[in-house]
Amino acid sequence: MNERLSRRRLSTATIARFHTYSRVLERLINDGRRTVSSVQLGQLSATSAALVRSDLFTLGFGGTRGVGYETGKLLERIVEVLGLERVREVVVVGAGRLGLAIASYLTQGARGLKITALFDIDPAKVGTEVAGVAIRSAERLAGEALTDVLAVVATPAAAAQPVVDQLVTAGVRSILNFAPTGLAVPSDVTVRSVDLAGELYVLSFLQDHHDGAA
Amino acid sequence: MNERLSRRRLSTATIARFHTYSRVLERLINDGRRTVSSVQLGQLSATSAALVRSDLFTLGFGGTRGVGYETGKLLERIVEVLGLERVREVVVVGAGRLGLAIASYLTQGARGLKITALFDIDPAKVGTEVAGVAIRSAERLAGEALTDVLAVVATPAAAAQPVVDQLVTAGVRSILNFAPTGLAVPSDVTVRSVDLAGELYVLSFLQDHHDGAA
DNA sequence: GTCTGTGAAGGTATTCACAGCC
DNA sequence: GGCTGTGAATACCTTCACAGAC
Repeated sequence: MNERLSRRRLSTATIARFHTYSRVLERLINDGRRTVSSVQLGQLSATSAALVRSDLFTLGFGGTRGVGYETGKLLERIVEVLGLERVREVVVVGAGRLGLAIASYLTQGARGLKITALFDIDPAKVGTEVAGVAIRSAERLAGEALTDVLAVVATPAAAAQPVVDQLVTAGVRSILNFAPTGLAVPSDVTVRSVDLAGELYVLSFLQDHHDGAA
Repeated sequence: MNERLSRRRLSTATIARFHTYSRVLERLINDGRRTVSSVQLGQLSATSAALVRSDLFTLGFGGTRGVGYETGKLLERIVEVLGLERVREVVVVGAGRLGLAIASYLTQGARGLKITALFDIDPAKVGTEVAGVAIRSAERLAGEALTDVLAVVATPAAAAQPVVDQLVTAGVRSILNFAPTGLAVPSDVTVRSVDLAGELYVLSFLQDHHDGAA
């Protein structure tokens, strides 16, 4: 049915955009909107209309010329393709400020993502509970059975690599890293890194060189 | 002197990498390393050796064949090009968990970035102080003089656009957005968005389709 | 006239490959 | 032998442009 999709693997950039579209669509549907044009969807998603059309085309989802795309059907399709209906377990390593913020952020806002464990090495924290999630000792991390979960690493840079090694041993295949350091992992493990300070340095540089771009 | 650099504008991806290199180099220098090869620097920075060479080539910084790059000199050059020696003021809007986490994260770890203000609409929070930074009311945001500062938006999605409008009025040119929503800004304002949940959804998708890549 | 469908084109980032130097 | 220097090649992502449908 969706040959185009199966033939071509979705790029991470595309996946991220689909997710954005899904949120925009939810809002539109809430507002009672039944259709949306590529121009509108582009504006609300901070991308271009051409890219929206191209994305939906890749998805194999057709709109109606002169009208636009059906919001309800489109959302359904995106949810199906991204697997957003399924609940995914997430563990967070590092119960410092950042780790806790991420954990609470995810427990409230993110449908389909469920924090099931928090790990920390600080004995003072282990055993306490945050937002209904117990903090466990990071000592025995490698011994946990963490297949099929997503792991968030929010430790200091120096601790990140050992933690990641243990996570991999425990069966983790997907890691979101907030520690400002490169991580070595086997080729079947995916790491995405978010560098908070780095983002600001980029902005800082662009501002200095004020980048006349558009 | 550095014709190559001035001729070609650095892309944001390159800037981010340079920043990563700088951190890696600091660590290496601390460890007493005087030279580093592109292969090593690539591993420590989670990129490829070819890309490291290409980056440093773009920078106009030469190494020694058979030996590598001089860590000290290279760091100096990167710091100079990125302007890392200068202190940049940062304001954070939204003193919820995420905003506070970011603020504290930046006050401790990030050299050259200085949080000068926190804003929130919650009257209960306004007036209190966090890590030496007073929380101010977000009501009068548009009236502040925020030229030349970087702004971090860590509000709920619904509040983000109004906040951004006010920041722009206040003179902000560079915004790091954590609210999961697209933002409309004048073309001379730069917005970079970090979507925490979005990153996890991407990982989730990749894991499901376990992406045989590499 | 509005808006999608879709291939072609453009631009950019990254990798290859290998010559040249230490 | 190890490693950089560097253009060529590749892959990827995004935009253009315009024909076709409502």
